[in-house]
Amino acid sequence: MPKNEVICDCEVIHEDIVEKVKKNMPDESELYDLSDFFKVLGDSTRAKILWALDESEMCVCDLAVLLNMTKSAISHQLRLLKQANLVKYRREGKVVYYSLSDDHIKSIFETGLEHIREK
Amino acid sequence: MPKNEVICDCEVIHEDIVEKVKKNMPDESELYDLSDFFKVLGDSTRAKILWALDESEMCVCDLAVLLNMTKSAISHQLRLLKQANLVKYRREGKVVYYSLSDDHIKSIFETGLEHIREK
DNA sequence: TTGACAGTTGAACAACTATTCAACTATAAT
DNA sequence: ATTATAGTTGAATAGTTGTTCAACTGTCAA
Repeated sequence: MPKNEVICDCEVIHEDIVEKVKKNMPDESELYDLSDFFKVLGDSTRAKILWALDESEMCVCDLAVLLNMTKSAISHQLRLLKQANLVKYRREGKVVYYSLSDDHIKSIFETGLEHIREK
Repeated sequence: MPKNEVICDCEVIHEDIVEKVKKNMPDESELYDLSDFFKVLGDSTRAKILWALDESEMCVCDLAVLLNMTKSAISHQLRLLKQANLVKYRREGKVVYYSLSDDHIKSIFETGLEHIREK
């Protein structure tokens, strides 16, 4: 097994620990997906939308009025939330109603709030 | 109570829902902090660092070798994690050891993984 | 005190992202 | 058909962010 080229200017200090940690780490791709998921939650507009939809199904205009933003801005963010499978929608005439498609979100929010309230 | 200037080009569709949701929403500032917290988790380098530190205390060189990145890049990310109160450190001679300062992280990661594994 | 290595820091750059704007589609009502 | 409103979309812009690079500090050993 040839050593990969190492780009860091380090002597390895604790090879045993590095090896042990490396073994127990999740797949590269899974960690990538995970951080992508948190990236979606990491914007206050999207966080507000998700919080609102957890309370009630809402249409784009409702959300725009609630957050005092344009329909366009809301719609762009809803598209990202849709891509991340966090919201679903149904059409009723001219109106499109959005709602949460996942019930993990609230519990993730709660745990997050615990953290930021702690300190 | 004068109506605030509304920047969206909407008729309100469901005023009752908007009002109800508005009442139950957390403070603007709290939601901002919350999304800032998720923003920190929303980068794969930081997610890897946190995951590694959950396994074991590690020094900067260890992390650099593990993730095949420069000490500088790691150090920059550790600074952000420090600012977010997610990691703490202790110095021992020339070596700085980092470890998790919060035990919510693992459970947030687990819940996040549930979500991305679901679909 | 000099050299070596661990780690930090600030500036710079490239890549990314949230919002705006204008133009568009879809549906309903007259 | 025409008009009006809900919503979507692509391009553009301004702001943000991750990594690199080079210079720096801190600690130890000779």
